[in-house]
Amino acid sequence: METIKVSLKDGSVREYPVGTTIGQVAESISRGLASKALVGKFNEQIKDLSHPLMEDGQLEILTFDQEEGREVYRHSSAHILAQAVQKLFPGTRLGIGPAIENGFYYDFDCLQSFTPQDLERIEKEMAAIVKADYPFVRQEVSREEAIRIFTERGENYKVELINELPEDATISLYQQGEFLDLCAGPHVPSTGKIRALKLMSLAGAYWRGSEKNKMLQRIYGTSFANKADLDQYLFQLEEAKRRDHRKLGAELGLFTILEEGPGFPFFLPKGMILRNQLESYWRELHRRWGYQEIRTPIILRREMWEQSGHWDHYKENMYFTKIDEDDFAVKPMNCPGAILVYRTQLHSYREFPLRLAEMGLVHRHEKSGVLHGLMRVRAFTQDDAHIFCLPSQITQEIKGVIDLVDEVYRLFGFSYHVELSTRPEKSMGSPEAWEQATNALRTAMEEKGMEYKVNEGDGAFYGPKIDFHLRDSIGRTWQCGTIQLDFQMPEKFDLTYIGEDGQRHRPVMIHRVAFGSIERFIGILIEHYAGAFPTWLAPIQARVIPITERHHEYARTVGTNLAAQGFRVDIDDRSEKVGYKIREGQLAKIPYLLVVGDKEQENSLVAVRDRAKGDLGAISLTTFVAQLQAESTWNSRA
RNA sequence: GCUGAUGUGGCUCAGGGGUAGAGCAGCUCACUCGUAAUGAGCAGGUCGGGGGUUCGAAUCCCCCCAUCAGCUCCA
Repeated sequence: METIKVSLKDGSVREYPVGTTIGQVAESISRGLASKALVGKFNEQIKDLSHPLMEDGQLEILTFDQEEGREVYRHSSAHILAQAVQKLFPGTRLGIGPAIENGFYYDFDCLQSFTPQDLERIEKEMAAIVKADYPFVRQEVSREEAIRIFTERGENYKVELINELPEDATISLYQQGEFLDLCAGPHVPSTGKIRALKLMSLAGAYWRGSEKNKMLQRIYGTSFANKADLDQYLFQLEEAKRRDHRKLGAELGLFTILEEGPGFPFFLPKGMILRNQLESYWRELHRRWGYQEIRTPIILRREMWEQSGHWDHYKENMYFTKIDEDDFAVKPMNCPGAILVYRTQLHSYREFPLRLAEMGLVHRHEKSGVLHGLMRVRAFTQDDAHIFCLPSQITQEIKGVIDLVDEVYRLFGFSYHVELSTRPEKSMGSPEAWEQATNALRTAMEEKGMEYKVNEGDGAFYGPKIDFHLRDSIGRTWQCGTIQLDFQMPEKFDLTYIGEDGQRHRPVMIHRVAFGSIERFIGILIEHYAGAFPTWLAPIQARVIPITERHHEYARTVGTNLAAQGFRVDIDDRSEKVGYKIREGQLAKIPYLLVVGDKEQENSLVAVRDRAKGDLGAISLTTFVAQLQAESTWNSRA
């Protein structure tokens, strides 16, 4: 009998008869592996366990522990979902049903709209399908055959997909029980492999993601290798909900968004303290990195927006107003203002790089459905800066901005990744200029040895950009910092500087933000810290809690003393029990609660309760002050 | 903007054609207390807005508005 050599992940090589399936190989390795096996990766291609091996090669058996295994597992879960839906709602047509980061979804075109109760019914039906343990059977068919099958079944979306498959594509179908789907595969061997399933939510989704197409109903679900992992995942979702900045923002009195101003947040006193602390840090940072601060108007003449190109490229996102008989626009970006500042003087190359920073309040018209707490608003403050420099200084300046942004994210303990966005369809300027600008950004990143992802066509209309996406403590990513290189605006506004040769030349302009939007950044910080801000940011740093009325005077002495040294402190002198005040202080996430009673009063002590560590016992007020002092500045990274 | 859901005191929620309810928070009083909720009393709502049906609408119908979950888009 002919044999083939299969090398396994551990480096061993085994011989098998030609035609041995991946599943049989798994079987021969170990019982345990065979039962966990979902699919195999043979010579870099992921295949069903039933796939027969016909040649020598490298094989890895994939289980739920590998990302690729998980994907297959959840993709199979999506098929089970589709089977259940078609059984309960005959005539429902299928869209697509892929695995996604934490689960899967399937899009359906169904006359009636699904309700949450339907989800429960579907879930039950899915359990029955799992119990029936239908095998996933693969078959390959010709294009004509595939079209005939799906046309017969009225699956117009599938027919559309088939028609768009490349000429040489293998068209495969997968069947489990009575359910048949167009699918490249692979799949787990049978429906019984899926151990823990849950349908999560219901949403509308356009066919193929385009607003122009029909909206289908999307059912999201997730599946795990066992019930415990599923429960753990559901717990994590609860945790994310607990950290929701909209909820915490209200509870902690940081900000509010009212019906009277959709997308226009109100900052409350405690939120303003946080915000002002961030701004102080920002000012110190920018002073240190050689920036000068400016502030430009919120409303400027229409003509200027025409000149900047915003009128042509950004009008649908802008707000307009009239002053007397003239048209004005509310700024959606700060760059034109910075340019006007630049033009108020004649500039020499000796001043370069000229770094003008601005906490600029911009307004953008966002579609109603996209608003989301502080994360997506219609008015926000960009921690903007515009750097005017010589072409020869570009790389150096961009590297400087990269370092500055890195410093900011490190302070808060964020990890991040960067993406490079290139020329969009709707853009200004010549392809050569774009090429040059894009290369400048590439060079800076490469010289810094940074890894980056490229987003073709995702740049701003005036130039390519580097985006910083930071990862918060629960794993969500947010776009915050961006660096954009711009050869267009200096051209449009005819910006010049006097060079070494005494002639006028065109400067290069770099736009950049580090926080991105202060509002969004605050939202991210709230979720990142779950509202328990480090001492330097905390709206109230310490609260004095007198035990009875006879300790009020000493409590006031302590409070006044701390306040006089610049700390944010208050006193809870209500006639409540200590336990009650402690509870409220903990819920307000105040870093330190200072309980004062007879003992403390007699010896100038405070009994410190740390937000996280609990009761630390009594220490002298001076010792406490030293500790608080150390944590009250951003340098401490507390 | 699109699809679906939701909207009842500051907050969390019950009620579902016949005089608006609870808990927490608030206020007052008593208690003066040692590390996550002391007790009693009081006050607080044109039930998101506007139309309609009805003898009567928080409740049924229509139109708006806002919020939530997605889609699309973005800092």
